[in-house]
Amino acid sequence: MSDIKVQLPDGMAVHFPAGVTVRDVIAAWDKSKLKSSVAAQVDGRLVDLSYIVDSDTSIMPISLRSKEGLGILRHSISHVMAQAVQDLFDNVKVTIGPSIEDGFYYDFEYQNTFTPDDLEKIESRMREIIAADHSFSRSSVSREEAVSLFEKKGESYKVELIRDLPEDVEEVTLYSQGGFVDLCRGPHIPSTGMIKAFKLLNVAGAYWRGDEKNAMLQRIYGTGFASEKELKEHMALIEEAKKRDHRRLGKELDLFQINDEAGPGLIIFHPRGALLRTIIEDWEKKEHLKRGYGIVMGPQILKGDLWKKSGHFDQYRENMYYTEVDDQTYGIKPMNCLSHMLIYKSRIRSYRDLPVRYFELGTVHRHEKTGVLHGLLRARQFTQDDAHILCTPDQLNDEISGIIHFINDAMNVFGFTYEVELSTRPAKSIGSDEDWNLATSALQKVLAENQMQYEVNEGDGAFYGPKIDFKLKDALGRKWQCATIQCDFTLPERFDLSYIGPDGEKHRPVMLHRVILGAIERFMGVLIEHYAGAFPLWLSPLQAVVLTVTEKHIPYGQKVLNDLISAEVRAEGDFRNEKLGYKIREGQLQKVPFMLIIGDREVESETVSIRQRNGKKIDSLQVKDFAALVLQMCERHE
RNA sequence: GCCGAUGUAGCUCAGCUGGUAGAGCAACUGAUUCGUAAUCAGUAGGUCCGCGGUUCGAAUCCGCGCAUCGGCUCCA
Repeated sequence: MSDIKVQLPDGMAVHFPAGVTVRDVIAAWDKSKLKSSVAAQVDGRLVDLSYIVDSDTSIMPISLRSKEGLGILRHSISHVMAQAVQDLFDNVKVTIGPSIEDGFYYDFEYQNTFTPDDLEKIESRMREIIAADHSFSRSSVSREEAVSLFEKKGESYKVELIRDLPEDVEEVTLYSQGGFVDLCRGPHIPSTGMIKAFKLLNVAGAYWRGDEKNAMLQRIYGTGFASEKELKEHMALIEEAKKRDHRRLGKELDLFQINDEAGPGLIIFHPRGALLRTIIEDWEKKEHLKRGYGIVMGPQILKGDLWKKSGHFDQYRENMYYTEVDDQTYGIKPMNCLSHMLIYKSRIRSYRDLPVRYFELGTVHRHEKTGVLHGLLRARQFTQDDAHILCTPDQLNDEISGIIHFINDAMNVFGFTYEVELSTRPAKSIGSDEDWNLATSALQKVLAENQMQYEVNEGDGAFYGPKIDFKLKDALGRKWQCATIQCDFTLPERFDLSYIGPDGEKHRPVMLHRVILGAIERFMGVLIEHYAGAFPLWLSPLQAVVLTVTEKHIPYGQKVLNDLISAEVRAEGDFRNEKLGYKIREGQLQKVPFMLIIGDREVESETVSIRQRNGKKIDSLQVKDFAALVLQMCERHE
């Protein structure tokens, strides 16, 4: 038998007889690695440990704790779950069961519904399968064989999957464990016994192949980890996320309500929530003015014909609200661009005038489907920090670059990191291929120039142009879409926008739509969850609360409060007849940055004793010094 | 919009197979005058999401609707 040369991760090249398994190679290299390996990368391709190597190659073991390894583990758990489900229930058809970011799911077709009780039963059956330590074995069969196998089993979804494979695919791979066979590319962990920690989480509906025209399947979500400890940590994270839920904190901190009597998806801001919003909006206005934007304001309703002209009527009709005024149909704006177009058109523009940047805190209404509404994160009325930039094609790069820097600055100020995605032309869209290509490459070019890492989402653009999306990451690592930059070559054309070039001729400007925070409501929701309601001082709608020790300190407390308020510190007083500890507890639960305690000592020395939200004490200060400190910290966005 | 679950006091929740509603916290009143995360006592508070139906009798069973939650699809 001939020898082959295997390149190992540490740079060593070792000879093995051809036909050796990946497992044997890893074992020979480092026994301890084998225990923690779920699969391996052979020439850059993920394969099982049982994979047979018969020519020169490089092998890298995939650890259970790596991202890929965890994905393979979870995918294998989903197979075990599918087996358990089929063992326990009749007339269940399997479909697909991939690993996802935090776990895995498997979609089933099943007449009845899975209950929480069922999940427990499935879990215990899974534990039996794991205890039996069945090995995952891979086999390769022809398409026809696979089709007839799954037809015999009545697994029509699997048959459909195989039939839809590209024509040149002649063989498919199957994985089986303990008598359960699934169509699967693999790889998988060596055997079910390797599963040490998993949990089924919930049941949800999901369309077959993600298309709402298809059958509704039942999806069971679960998660799995290398150890119980990591699973517990993950469950604790889920608990923490629940505590931070902005809907819950919104109520607890008295920020806003969403009321059935008013209507779903409509947010009613209470004084503290409205104050938080005002702080954000004031910051926005200042920042935009600093960057050469003009603040504009458009009407809430515009005539139907204008929405036809813009293309919204064709593309966005089912998301819009309408109203009748003097026998004319008006559209309630779902976007802010129309007025901005009219502002541009209000006079002749020279190339010397460009770029123009119109900024509007534009309140829009969109008829979102009932099932998608979600607190502040998905509402039917929301306010965008929206801007439209009209410029010459030459200026496009600089403008996009400027926006990227703006977004970066904003994310820093609010304490977020972010990821970038580029979305290309969707199926339902307007405009010529040429324009789309031009716009898409412009976005790509600027991203490259700014050395930004990004992912591409094919077909995920807006109907009028490609876009760059910024997904910000909160304290729990969850991602939220907020900022977006969208190219639009269409609207300038539909509105016949022009500018006079150096040549004295009319030219068409190009347009950028962009938002920085996105929707203020959504951004607030993300902020609330990110900070768990404990906003940094500069954002906190309530910065200080004055607490009196006893009744006799109220007059001085009142004076302190008045002084703070006139010094523009956002303060309230708690002069109730309660013990100090009780008031402090409440201030703490309300996450107020500073508590100012007023007792005999403070009245005597004309100071306030300061308790910080983080429990640390700082020295007593005179009111004016405390106020100066607060204003200083706000200035620095602390 | 689709699948599933849920809807009881301001909030969090209990209420077994149908017999007419309860706790803790909050609120209010009184007492207490207190120094860095909960003082004590008392009082009040409910179209049991809405509308129909079954029943001698419905928070409980059935139907329809509304809303919320978890997802899917869609999206800032």
